[in-house]
Amino acid sequence: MSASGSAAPAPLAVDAFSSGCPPRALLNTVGDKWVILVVNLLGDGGARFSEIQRAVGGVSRKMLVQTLRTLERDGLAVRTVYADAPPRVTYSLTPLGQTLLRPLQAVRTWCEDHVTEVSSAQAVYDARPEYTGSAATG
Amino acid sequence: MSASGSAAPAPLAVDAFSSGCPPRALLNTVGDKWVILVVNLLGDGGARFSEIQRAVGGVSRKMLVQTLRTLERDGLAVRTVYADAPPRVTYSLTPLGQTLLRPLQAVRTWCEDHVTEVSSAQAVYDARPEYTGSAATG
DNA sequence: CCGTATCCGCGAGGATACTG
DNA sequence: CAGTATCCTCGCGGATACGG
Repeated sequence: MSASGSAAPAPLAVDAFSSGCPPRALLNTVGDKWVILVVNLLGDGGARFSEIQRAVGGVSRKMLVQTLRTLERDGLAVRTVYADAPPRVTYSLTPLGQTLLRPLQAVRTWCEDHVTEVSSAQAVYDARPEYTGSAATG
Repeated sequence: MSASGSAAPAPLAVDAFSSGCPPRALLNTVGDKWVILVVNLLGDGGARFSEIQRAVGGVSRKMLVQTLRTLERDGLAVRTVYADAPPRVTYSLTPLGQTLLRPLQAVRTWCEDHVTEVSSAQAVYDARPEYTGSAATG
């Protein structure tokens, strides 16, 4: 409730998140796991909600709705509702969303292309002795 | 776990391209907000821990350590410790990390390039009436 | 200066039930 | 089929203190 008047020190939360040049919020949205997958999927053309859910696999309805809402709100995807029974809703990329498709495809491709190398590196790292006995000379 | 061929029910492994094929964990790592920022930063050359922390801005020591550990473990960055006082540690991209630089730069560039359009779209969406009164006549 | 360990709040996100 | 609302858990991530 409104504890008015108390000299709450207001711990100077000076919006430290926007300190850097690049848009953090957008970066966070664009880098989101489901966003990358869904945008890549929609790159092949429009798809129904259930189709997307099935294609992505492992995504809950809640998360998919949230992801698609974000994409729609950001002007990256359009939502089309058909007044038909049973209800049919399709999603597709906007021109703006298609400009994002290329970068995200590159990221997805990189992951598929280098997952083996990364796994190997992880195995090597995991096999390391945990005692920090080696210091770089020099 | 190597029960091959057994009549395990295995409710049809969702054959979609996203469920099992693409590396979700790697996608999640690569898409991480701090990872994108740090990799982009290291693309300009090696940097000290404190330099990275200052350059990124708003990242806690804990998160930065965690991010750099992940990059090191995945073979994307190398950590160099100088046995000097005061301690000096530098991080730089590996050749593998440099191959990731291009895609992540593209993502970062896209964000900077389209943040205005996205903000506009958000404003438009935010101004919408919340009652869904428009159904597509399809 | 670099890194670890501990505590803890908060919100992401799954499961479920219900509406249109 | 598509979407919402509710509950509840779990771990992300900040704050702090300490070690090397």
